[in-house]
Amino acid sequence: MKIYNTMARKKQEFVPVEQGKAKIYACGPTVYDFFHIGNARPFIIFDTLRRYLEYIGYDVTFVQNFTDVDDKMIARAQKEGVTLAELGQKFINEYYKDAQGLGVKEADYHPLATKHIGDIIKLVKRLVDNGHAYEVDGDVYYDVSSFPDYGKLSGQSMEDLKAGARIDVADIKRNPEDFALWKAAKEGEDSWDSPWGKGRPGWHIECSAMSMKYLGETFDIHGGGQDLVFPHHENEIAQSEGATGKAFANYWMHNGYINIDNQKMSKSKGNFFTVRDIAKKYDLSIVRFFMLSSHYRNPINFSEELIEQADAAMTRIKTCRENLNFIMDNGSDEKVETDDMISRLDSRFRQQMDDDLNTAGAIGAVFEYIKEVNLAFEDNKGRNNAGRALEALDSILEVLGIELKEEQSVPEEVGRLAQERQQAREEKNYAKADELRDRIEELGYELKDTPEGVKINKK
RNA sequence: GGCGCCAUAGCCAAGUGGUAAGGCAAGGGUCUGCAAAAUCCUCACGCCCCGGUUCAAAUCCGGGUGGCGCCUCCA
Repeated sequence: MKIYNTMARKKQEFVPVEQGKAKIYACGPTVYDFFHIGNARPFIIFDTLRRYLEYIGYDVTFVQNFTDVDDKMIARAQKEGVTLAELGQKFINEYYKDAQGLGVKEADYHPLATKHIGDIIKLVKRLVDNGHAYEVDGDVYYDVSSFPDYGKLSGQSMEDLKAGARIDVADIKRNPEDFALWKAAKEGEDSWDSPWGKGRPGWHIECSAMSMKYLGETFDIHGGGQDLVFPHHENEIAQSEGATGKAFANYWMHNGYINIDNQKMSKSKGNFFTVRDIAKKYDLSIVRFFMLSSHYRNPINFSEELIEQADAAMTRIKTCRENLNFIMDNGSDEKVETDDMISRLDSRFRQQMDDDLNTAGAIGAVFEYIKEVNLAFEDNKGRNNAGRALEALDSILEVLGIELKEEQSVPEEVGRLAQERQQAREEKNYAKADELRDRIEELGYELKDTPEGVKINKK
């Protein structure tokens, strides 16, 4: 498999540290609020990466953290009048609800920063001891000038960063670019004991500490949104490699943004949709399908119209499955040769996914397969082969994490009216049948007379 | 100012040297009491513009134009 490595700025063949194993760390959410669909993208992408690596035979260890202590958490907890722990627990639970809807499986580890204070302190101490960090009045800063490779991920030299001049220069740090590893406690904030007094970890250090704890000092893939390249991931590299002297992550993967009207969606801009809100109107599996419909590194514009398009596209997959299911029970015995179709699906799918997780191309391969299936099983033939064809489709959908929800049950009254209509049709009393259909539509349901029988859908 | 990304049909979107995947929409056929659904077929002589390299370019190089991002919390 080839992966676009931000560090190398090109696609590279994936060679794991340990043969047959893939160790992945993805930056997770700060649990101070419901997450928005911009946040959802990396969750879906790295979940898909994990599923695919498993599909092609890797033993995957996947870690995604929860940031449960930082300025935003503290501010929100104070505003809500709850403890930091209560706020964190609440939104961790909400994360799992939304993630489940999006088909995002639980990681092998979901470490919390506040449960790893000891590991964090140990790492900070290591950096202080070897000269990469220094303490000032209970704060500990990373001395960026001590790490010559600083800037290698984002492709910026120290001079460039200085020229940026958007950093507060007038403070106690040695270099304006130095960042906090440990922050001295302020009055009323949650804090932990440390060699530098009471305080709390900086944002970047938790990811270094927790990724290395669960995956080792050098692991395979580190992922996150493009906006984390600088400074978050740059700082993680400085911290981790500064401490260990070894390479940190071998492959850096960064997903593109979700845009609204071509503008980046973000909480600070206020132009965001939470996953929770979208779930009120659409099945979240549509959101996943929509995201996987374009390459993970490209920006996606989000709109309801595009979600509707994705929904319509999914219907095609759903119908194909329903048709195959029908044929399994009711089809004719005429044989349909499926081996070639299935192996074409698998090889096309792998070809696309092996090319830097090209899920858009992979979905194209699924639709090509569906067309072949529709033609091969024409006129409901192939009862004994439909099961295999369906199984092959489902195994690919499983790797993509696309779940096709069964139709929900309809109210009793609607079902009764539909039955009455069916009887009227059999008696060729079409006027009555149409009248009953109208009444059903007034109740918000629509009827389809398919060869497989009458289908009732919510409008 | 520094670093970087993007531009493919009405909409979405693959494709990084060999003659434009796929989906939605649209048009036509089949099926159906009708309708809807389903299904099949059709649908870019051209990939923002101008130069260049090459037997061959959407794909490589140079120059434009337009859009976006990072350099500050952010997925």
